[in-house]
Amino acid sequence: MEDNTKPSSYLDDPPNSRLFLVTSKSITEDTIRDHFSTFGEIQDIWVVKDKHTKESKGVAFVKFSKSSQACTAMEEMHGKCLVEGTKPIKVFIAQSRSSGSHRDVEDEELTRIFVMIPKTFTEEDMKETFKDYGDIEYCIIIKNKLTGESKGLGYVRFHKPSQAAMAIENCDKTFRAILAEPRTKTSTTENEYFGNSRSEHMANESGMSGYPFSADNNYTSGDMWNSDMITRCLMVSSRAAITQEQVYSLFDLIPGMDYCEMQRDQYGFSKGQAMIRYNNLGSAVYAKEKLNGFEYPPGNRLVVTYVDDGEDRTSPVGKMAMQLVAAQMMSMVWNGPTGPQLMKTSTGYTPVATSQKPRVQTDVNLPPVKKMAPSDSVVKERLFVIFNPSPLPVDVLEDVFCRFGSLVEVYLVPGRNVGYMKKSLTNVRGHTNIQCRTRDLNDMTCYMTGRT
DNA sequence: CGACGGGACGC
DNA sequence: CGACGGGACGC
Repeated sequence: MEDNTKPSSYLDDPPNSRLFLVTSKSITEDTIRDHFSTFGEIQDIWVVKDKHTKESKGVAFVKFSKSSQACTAMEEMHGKCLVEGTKPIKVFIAQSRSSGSHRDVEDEELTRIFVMIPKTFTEEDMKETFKDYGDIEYCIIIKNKLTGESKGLGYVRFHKPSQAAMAIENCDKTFRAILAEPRTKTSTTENEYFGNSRSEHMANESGMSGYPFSADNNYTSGDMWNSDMITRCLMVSSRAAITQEQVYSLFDLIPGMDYCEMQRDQYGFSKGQAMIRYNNLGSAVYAKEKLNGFEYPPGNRLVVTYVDDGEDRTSPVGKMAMQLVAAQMMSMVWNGPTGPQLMKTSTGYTPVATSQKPRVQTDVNLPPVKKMAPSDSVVKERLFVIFNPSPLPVDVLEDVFCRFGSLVEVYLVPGRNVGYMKKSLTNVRGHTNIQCRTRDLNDMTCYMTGRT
């Protein structure tokens, strides 16, 4: 219901380009113009007067064409006397007309900008980039707290509002600089990925504190890499940068994972290795078999090895028995009479008879088919999917992705190997958390993208 | 490799 | 303490 067509709507455009002055009843529009026109193009001056008596209320609004002009005028003119003998004036950035608030806008809200930066940017790079616009108090890059990698977003705090405004107006548009929202307002723009719930989950289910390995153990010493060993614990190594969420998502495709943690050096940097533990041997064997040498992301070969978990692997006979069990299980998984679908039971995983014959066989444990959402549902989330070598048929994709609920539509970008799975509900999930490889070697790499 | 359009901080 | 007019509206 905002009437942006009204000529008055320009008063908030651009944001923070209008000043609120507390002067004296005797100060006129002309006096204000005399003092403020040096700071930039004044679009409007309005001295507030009583409707009936026409007497000035001692306040005024000054609209500049740019926020930086308004900010500079505020910084220069606040506390000055416009006329000999009158009280010093107060100057604030005016609240936007739509806000309805009359609270003073504080410098705190006007000196910090929020920018999108290349993931490779350091805080020094940011300083170097934004110092052209004024004195920088600090630069902060938002990083993934688990891996330390940049999220490509950052804050720059300047000393003066005019400097932040200059940065917003004049920096390269690719930074998409805007004023940062004050931090105390706990923003809820983005769901936190499942890293949080995972931590809780693991703390509950596997008792991380009691786990024999901790981050400061040295896994690379001793005979812990004995390749004969079969355990529930796996180590995955990656040359390319890979996040904990990615590792988690990948190994969580095999049911039964109860622990997954990136190994870090003493500075908290990822070492390109992660530890995974399953709650049963079969899952670990299966995971190693399926994911060792797996390209993730494509082109990056993962190496998966067993890690000594301190459990009994006493006699060679016992080891053979375990291998036999594992082999049997894998055989069931892959050659079971009803296909690759698995169902979790208290003792492990058994093939499940499904009435419908799946058109696509995956190496992941798919949930049962669910009804699609009505096709006119509002799309709340899209899953971006990359296919290799070529897209799967739409009906197959519907069969696969409806199982995760609220699927509205499968959309394949014409002529491209990419598509979107549109969903009417949002999952609390992160990025890049599915990669499934179908039996016919069609790869699908799925990335969560932003909400619509 | 890849489309599109983005967005948020450990008190 | 100190907060929201007047004017006229464009493919």
